[in-house]
Amino acid sequence: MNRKKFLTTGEFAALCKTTKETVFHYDRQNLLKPRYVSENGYRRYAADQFFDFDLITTLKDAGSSLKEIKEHLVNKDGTKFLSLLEEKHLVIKKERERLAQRETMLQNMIICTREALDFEYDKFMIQDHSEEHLEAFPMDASPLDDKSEFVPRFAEYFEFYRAQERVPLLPFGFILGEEDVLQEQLQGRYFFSKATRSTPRSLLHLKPKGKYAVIAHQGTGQTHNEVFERLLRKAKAANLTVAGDAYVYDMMSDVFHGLDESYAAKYCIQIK
Amino acid sequence: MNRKKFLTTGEFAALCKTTKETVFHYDRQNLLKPRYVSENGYRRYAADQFFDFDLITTLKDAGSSLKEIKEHLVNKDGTKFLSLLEEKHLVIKKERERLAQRETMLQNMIICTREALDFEYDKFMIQDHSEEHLEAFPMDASPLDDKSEFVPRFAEYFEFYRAQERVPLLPFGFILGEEDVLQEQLQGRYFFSKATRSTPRSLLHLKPKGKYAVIAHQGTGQTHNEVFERLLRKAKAANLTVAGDAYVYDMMSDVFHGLDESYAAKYCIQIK
DNA sequence: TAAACGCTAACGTGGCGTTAGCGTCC
DNA sequence: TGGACGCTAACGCCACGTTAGCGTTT
Repeated sequence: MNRKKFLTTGEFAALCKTTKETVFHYDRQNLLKPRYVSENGYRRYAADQFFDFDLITTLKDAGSSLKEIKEHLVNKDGTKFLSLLEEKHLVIKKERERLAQRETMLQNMIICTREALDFEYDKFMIQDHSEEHLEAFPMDASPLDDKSEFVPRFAEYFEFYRAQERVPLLPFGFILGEEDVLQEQLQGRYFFSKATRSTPRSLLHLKPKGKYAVIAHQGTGQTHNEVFERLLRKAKAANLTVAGDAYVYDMMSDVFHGLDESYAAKYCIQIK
Repeated sequence: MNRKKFLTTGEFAALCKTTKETVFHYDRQNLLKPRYVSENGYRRYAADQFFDFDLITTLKDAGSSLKEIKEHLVNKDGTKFLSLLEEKHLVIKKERERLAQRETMLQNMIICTREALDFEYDKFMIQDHSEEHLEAFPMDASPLDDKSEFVPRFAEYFEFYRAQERVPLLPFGFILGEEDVLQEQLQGRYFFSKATRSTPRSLLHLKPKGKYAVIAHQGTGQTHNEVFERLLRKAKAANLTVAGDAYVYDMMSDVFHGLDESYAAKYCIQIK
């Protein structure tokens, strides 16, 4: 004799695994009215209204607003419903793709942050680097420490990515031309970021496998210049000659630099 | 002579590809203050504040609240930043998985809605069905037209899925036992939904390939009973005998049934 | 009688968007 | 001088959550 034909607000909310307040809200918005209201003002829901609630939940999950849902509930039109579904399906697909991008981005940020945290700064090193696939975006040669020159170029670079609904992946930095390095010019030729499967051929740049003179530093434009020169002197002193481009990796400067103009970077010069 | 050292609010917003209001908002919330404020009250942003804005955007994209971001900006702690990233990475991963589920769900809903819209109702048919992988959840035998009995069972079924952070995929319906069908009992033995790769063996049910007597109907519990009996009579009249279970497919009843108690279903009885 | 439940009204949340009304710059 | 831009203050949006204060049921 399970003759509990009608449910109170609390019971109905429990059945629908939601809160009373949500049920109230849907009532106030005329989305889902109780079947009856008793004399004392108590709402009386029928068990089968569970299906209505479930439909609302499904559409809400699909990204519909309550207003949109209400419009559907008023004139239940199968064809309109179908196009609503198709629309939401597209939206969700795009959103999922965006999330996948962000997931990759965060993963790379985590790796780079770990490196930036653990790195031994201001220490001259010779390292063997393996080949690295980079996406290189040409910049008009401009000194890296003049921010008023540099920022607009950077924004342009960013815009290039945003226009394609992409984001530069870490690691990120600059490529210096061999000639500039030989003249001790700390001037960027290219922005670089990590290459992906969808990197166009024209932007693909292979950082060659081989020996690199390496130093990382955290400081102002001034001290960075000094460190770069020190790196060149040290290499020369060790009888090593510049044998290719140089790669300046950003070491999560945004994260670490404070109110001063300090930032962090790693300098890698190809040598032999 | 590109000596535009400082930007107005509008210029800075344009640089950051956002709106002035957002820039104002961040100022009010003490997230990102202009470097200077002129005597006339105009905000003056420096170009390099673009990087601060970008960091805010990145963290916001990762799912941080402005409050959380502010806390980071105040005491720039690399280690805390790293754990923030790791936390957000997990959140995004889960969210993406949820979205992937919803995408599949919507896809199936679209297919089923199309079928429900196009189907020729109340027409007796013999069809060849191919094998179908279903996920079958046992229900205590209960007549499909008694809603006060049926809804709690249905809620329990739903709960089973929710507990695993899953959702039954369409098509959805009921399986009737062969014995019940022979006695013209319209009683469910199992809920079924589309099986997936993660369906546990114990729930997997293979709907056999073969001939089925089929009819679809939209109406009340009363007319559904009549249609089911008609289907059996028609089959008998055509010298066909029941040769297995019957499958009752829900035809997007939630979408189409109005204020009356009408719903839609397709009946498929295995025959030879 | 007390605890558990029901009701309403009103305000809070977050991340801005919008409007109104004013002053400022080119 | 006009129009584009700057500023502030206040309210709107959405999907509820929260709090307060009261009545009802068990």
